Amino acid sequence: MVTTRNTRDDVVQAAGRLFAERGYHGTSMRDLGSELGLLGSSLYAHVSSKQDLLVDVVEEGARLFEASAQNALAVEGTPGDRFRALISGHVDVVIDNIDVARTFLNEARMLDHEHRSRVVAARDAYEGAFRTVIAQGVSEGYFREDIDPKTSSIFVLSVLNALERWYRPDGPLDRDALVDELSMFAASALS
Amino acid sequence: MVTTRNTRDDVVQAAGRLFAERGYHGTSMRDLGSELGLLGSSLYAHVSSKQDLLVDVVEEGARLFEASAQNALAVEGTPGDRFRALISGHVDVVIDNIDVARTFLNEARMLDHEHRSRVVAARDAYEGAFRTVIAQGVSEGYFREDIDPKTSSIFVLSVLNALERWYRPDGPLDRDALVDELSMFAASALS
DNA sequence: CCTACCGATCGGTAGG
DNA sequence: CCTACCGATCGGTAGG
Repeated sequence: MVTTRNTRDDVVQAAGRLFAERGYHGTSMRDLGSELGLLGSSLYAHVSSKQDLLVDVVEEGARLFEASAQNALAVEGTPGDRFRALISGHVDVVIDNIDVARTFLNEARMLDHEHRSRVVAARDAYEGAFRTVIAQGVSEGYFREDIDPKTSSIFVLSVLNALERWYRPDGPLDRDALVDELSMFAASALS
Repeated sequence: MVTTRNTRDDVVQAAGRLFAERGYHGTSMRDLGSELGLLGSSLYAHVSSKQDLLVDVVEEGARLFEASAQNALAVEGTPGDRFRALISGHVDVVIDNIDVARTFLNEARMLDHEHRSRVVAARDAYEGAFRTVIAQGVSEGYFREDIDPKTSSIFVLSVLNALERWYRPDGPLDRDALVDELSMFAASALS
């Protein structure tokens, strides 16, 4: 077995793992180094600061969620179809990139003001996709008339974001079952 | 205006505030001291370690949620009444003790193994109250027959726990509106 | 990626 | 609650 040199991507990925598990401030550069089999100081051959790593992980999360939303918004068919696509895409992002998703959701507030603002904007845009689809669903009669898209999008996203907290790859619900259960729950809540 | 000496409770309360805002590892004893107008080292007249403060805040959170659940379970009437009492109690705990709730929900994992186990047990018991009431609702016909109390309790708690992330005292929804919206959403999801 | 560091900050203590 | 510290650890750098 050959031990290969680490790439910048390896470092970012390991950072995501530790940031997700212990938090940004709970992870030292030495922790991260030993996770990769090297010294903390050696990491600076790949990145110029610890904050840089957080930025990289969080912005990857932002990109993944944004891509999922764009994809769902482009789905032709009923608002119900797009709503399910939003949920399905969200589940995929979380279970396929659990560390990135957890860091995005829990550690973005540790970013400096500038970067945090951009993440907040990305988050607002993502929530906007849900609001849009829910509003379409209301006006086309798929959802109840008294549904407020703004409040409802927060509630639906609450259920989806919490996945990060309890999802286990070896749990009783696989991807499809998860999407089914979540779609049923959320759609019922709005119908 | 007289400046009074701080009590242990003042220290624990300020710790909750900073732990909620910056995280446990993002808060230093010197940060906490200056929040109270004293030196970091002076805090050791009130507490014996930083971990102790986290234990105090998190266990207060556990007590508050447990008391709320006990209260809701004792409500006579329909399962729907008890379900609403669970939601109403949860909202009260969160908005009246936002820092404690946030620390309980986000920083408990920073506890040492022993204390964390106790918190996990408290959390399981709290979720159990939701499971029980939902199961009652299913068997008495208040909720759909195909509802799984285990999965549903996680979903409902996801929505409630997320309150910590977006609730603002000066937001458009006051306590009663919040309870109404959340009860409607959750009850619809299960009906 | 390592060696050999740096100044700053950390949680915490002794003694008053 | 302060003064005066302690050893450990932090993020990061220079030079190879």
